[in-house]
Amino acid sequence: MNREALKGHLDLLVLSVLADGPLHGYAVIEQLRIRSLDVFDLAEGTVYPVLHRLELAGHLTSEWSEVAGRRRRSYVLTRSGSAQLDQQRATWQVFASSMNAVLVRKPWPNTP
Amino acid sequence: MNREALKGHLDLLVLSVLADGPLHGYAVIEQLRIRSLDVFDLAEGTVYPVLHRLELAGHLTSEWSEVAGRRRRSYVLTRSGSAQLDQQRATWQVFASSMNAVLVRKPWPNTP
DNA sequence: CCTAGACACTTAGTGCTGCTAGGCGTAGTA
DNA sequence: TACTACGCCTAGCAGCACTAAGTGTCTAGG
Repeated sequence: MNREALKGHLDLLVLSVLADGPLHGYAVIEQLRIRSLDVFDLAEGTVYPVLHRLELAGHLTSEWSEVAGRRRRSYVLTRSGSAQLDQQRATWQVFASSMNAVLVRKPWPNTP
Repeated sequence: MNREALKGHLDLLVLSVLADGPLHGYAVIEQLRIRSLDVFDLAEGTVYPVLHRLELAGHLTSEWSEVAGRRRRSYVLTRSGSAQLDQQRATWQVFASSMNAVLVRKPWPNTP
């Protein structure tokens, strides 16, 4: 996997897993790994700053809790975050289909 | 379109249009715009450095010519470039399908 | 008891890459 | 004459994912 491939798509991934219910950071990482079948195996230092950024932008809300002696910070999608998700989903689809359109192998022009 | 979305995928796009025949830089830009239905409307300063980098890596060969008083530099895919294209195609498919796998909306667990 | 590893969070700094912005030059057209 | 399309080039910028290092809890194994 290209080391730059995720650039510009990470927010979408994080918003997407949070759309199915609140999760704490570590669980977000886990979900991304599971759902992508180990393709997206992200470092904590990659994901946590994203969560902070999304919260700062108002797309997430966080809440501290303690489970089995370990403190957790759980994130919930806001209305704004949900809208952002919809928009980024659409953007992704445009991007992906454009990529595929370019990738289609065109035959050489038939010059008789 | 996200301004970072292309990161890590641009080489693939350029290699892909060149796989269908030699093109000069300006024509590469044009092809990308046409095939993507105006989604990829790249600046010259974006594409030319990519061509130079790919040539330096041995994936392309270039040749100068003059057409209607204007000098052109046409690029041809090398065998190495063709292999690179195949590999990057595969990488893209893994990436795209992983993205889509994460984007699938999972229903909330049914807790009665 | 002590160590290793999973769990859980944080953040300063780095590196890569696409993009901006500016430059050069020709040909056609209004 | 000036503007646009064609055609090329590159130094520097910006923004993002990632590295690396830190803190701390809990459990399992030797």
